[in-house]
Amino acid sequence: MQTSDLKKAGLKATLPRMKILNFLESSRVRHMSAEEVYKAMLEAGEDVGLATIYRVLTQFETAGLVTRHHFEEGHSVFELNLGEHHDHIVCVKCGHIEEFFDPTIEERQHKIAEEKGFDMTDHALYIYGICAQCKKEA
Amino acid sequence: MQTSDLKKAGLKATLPRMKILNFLESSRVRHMSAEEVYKAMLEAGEDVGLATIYRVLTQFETAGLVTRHHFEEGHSVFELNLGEHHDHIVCVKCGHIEEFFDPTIEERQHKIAEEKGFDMTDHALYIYGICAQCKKEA
DNA sequence: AAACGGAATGAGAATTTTTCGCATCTTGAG
DNA sequence: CTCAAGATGCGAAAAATTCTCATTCCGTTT
Ligand SMILES: [Mn+2]
Ligand SMILES: [Mn+2]
Ligand SMILES: [Zn+2]
Ligand SMILES: [Zn+2]
Repeated sequence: MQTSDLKKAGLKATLPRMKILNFLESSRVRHMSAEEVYKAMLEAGEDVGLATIYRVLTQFETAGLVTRHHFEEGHSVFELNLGEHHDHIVCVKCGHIEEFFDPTIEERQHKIAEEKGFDMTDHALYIYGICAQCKKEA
Repeated sequence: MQTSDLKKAGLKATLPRMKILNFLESSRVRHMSAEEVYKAMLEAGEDVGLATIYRVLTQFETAGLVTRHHFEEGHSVFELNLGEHHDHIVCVKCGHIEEFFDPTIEERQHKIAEEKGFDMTDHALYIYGICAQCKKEA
């Protein structure tokens, strides 16, 4: 969390933006809605307006600092971009999320976009199911 | 569009449900939001309340008659289930959607769910990009 | 270090999407 | 045909997100 990270992303290094970036970097929870970020920051004593959370997360997304996900819950979920792209498998019972990367799938996706004449800009793969834990408890 | 289709799905064959199912079956547009279904039906002289559209589409989804998609627009998009499962490639410029099915990807998904200890219930793959048409117009 | 201009923030209002509550109307069983 | 359970419509309410605009902050220039 350096002001330079924001500068590099073409964003002014403002206090709210620093706080949000810091929070995301230090949070053990990797996938959070804007509302969740807002509340968690409040509890941590970092008071940033909800509208600003929304604005900044969207700016971070545009700058490539975070990824926005559209799971089945009907609201956006954000994740700080560390390292490389990955996809998600989500438990529909408890919300537990695991990440994975499959080169074969990635390659097929590029091939399909090409075949269809698209310039691929992005892609998202979500697998839904019941996690091992929830299966046991059933 | 038979009352039997609804009965089979465990739903009473009510007039609004019949109208909505008919509309979906006869619509040239395959992927529509609740609002779009509502407006299109109004124009077609079939007046069904918006709340009912939402309720019925959700019931149809539960019954397996339609699929609900979560594209990047922030609202649900519905599609009548004809034949078999498929995934989508969406143009981020014009909204054009093409469908595809890739056995290799499907198989890898099952494998991944298995490896992670999940009982897979569903999955969604969205590829985003610029379609051939929009590339030309750029 | 003070000043300035443009950009960012906060708070609440406003939008957008979806759900709820309840009085009224239908459907399907008997 | 009658009746109860269930469905619909409408407007109110929720939930998620964006917008407005007065105030504040950041970065650059004196
Ligand atoms: Mn992730
Ligand atoms: Mn489709
Ligand atoms: Zn679980
Ligand atoms: Zn296009």
